[in-house]
Amino acid sequence: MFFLKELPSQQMVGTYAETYGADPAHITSALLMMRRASLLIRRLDAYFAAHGLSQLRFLVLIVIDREPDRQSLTPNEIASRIDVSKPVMTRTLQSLQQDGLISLAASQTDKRSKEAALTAAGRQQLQDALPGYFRILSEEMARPPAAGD
Amino acid sequence: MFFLKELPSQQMVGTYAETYGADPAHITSALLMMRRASLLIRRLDAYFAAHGLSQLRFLVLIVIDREPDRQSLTPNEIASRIDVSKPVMTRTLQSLQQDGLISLAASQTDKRSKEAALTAAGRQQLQDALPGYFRILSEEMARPPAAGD
DNA sequence: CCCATTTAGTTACCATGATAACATAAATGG
DNA sequence: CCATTTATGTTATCATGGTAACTAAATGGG
Repeated sequence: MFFLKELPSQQMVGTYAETYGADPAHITSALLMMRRASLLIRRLDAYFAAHGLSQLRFLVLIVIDREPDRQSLTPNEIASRIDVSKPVMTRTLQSLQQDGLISLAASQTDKRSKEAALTAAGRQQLQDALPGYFRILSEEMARPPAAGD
Repeated sequence: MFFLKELPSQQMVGTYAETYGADPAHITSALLMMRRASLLIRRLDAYFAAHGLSQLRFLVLIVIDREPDRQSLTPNEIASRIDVSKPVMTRTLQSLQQDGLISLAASQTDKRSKEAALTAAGRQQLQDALPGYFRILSEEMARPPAAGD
């Protein structure tokens, strides 16, 4: 997350950039992008929390759901589609299972592995969360690049 | 942070968006922005870690340093310039003090409050970190919007 | 002036990201 | 074919974000 409420002034960026041979316009747009993305992610986090989810829990559900021709994925396959560490994936899948949103079954073919599938409740939760998710993304990008907020 | 390695296909976004009455172009650009910002923030975090800092520790140093006409700020003033909760500010200032990058003195005028000022080491650390910080921002924005990376 | 409210900072606890080190199973190759 | 290497998932621990509830000091209306 990027937190600075007021971005450095053009003047300050210009001074620094000149000193260090960087492009002030690039720096300003990078800072703007980070601030805008941070605010959007924060808004999404609040939205997901209100739905008993989180960014990562939501993405796990999506990734299982959108897999063509298969009803389940292994933790490793899910982790390879989402850029997250293995222990975080373990923990997240366990919590999704506890909440009844996915099932975790031992793999038939590889005794080390598991198969994660959406439950009816998980599929429902995903359907419930999707409209608001897309609405928030769409709304945020429709707004002007944002000054102070 | 936003983690999906492969963004939803244009087709999938289009289907969802149509269903929910959102603008597919906005959704795609929001997802791209979040992914790009997340990668940039991750790169910055690694850079700061290598300098014994973090995003937040760095921002605290900057905010104190760039304050005109004053050598110190109260924790509350710093928190008001950086969008972070009070307990996190408390913890961060204590760790910066332990590492000798700032000094924390009791306020003369308000016995509840403190005054945080940069030490020579803190000012030096900031100067050391700034060039690479601006270089990373500049480089990242010079690259094309990124496909898979 | 004094009690109620507000404000500053802290403590305790939780959420969610990371790495390192491990057990177990699968794969490989001499 | 068995020994070594590789792969999967887990545990333990840390980092760094949050909220709720607390203490102590400042403020302010009756």
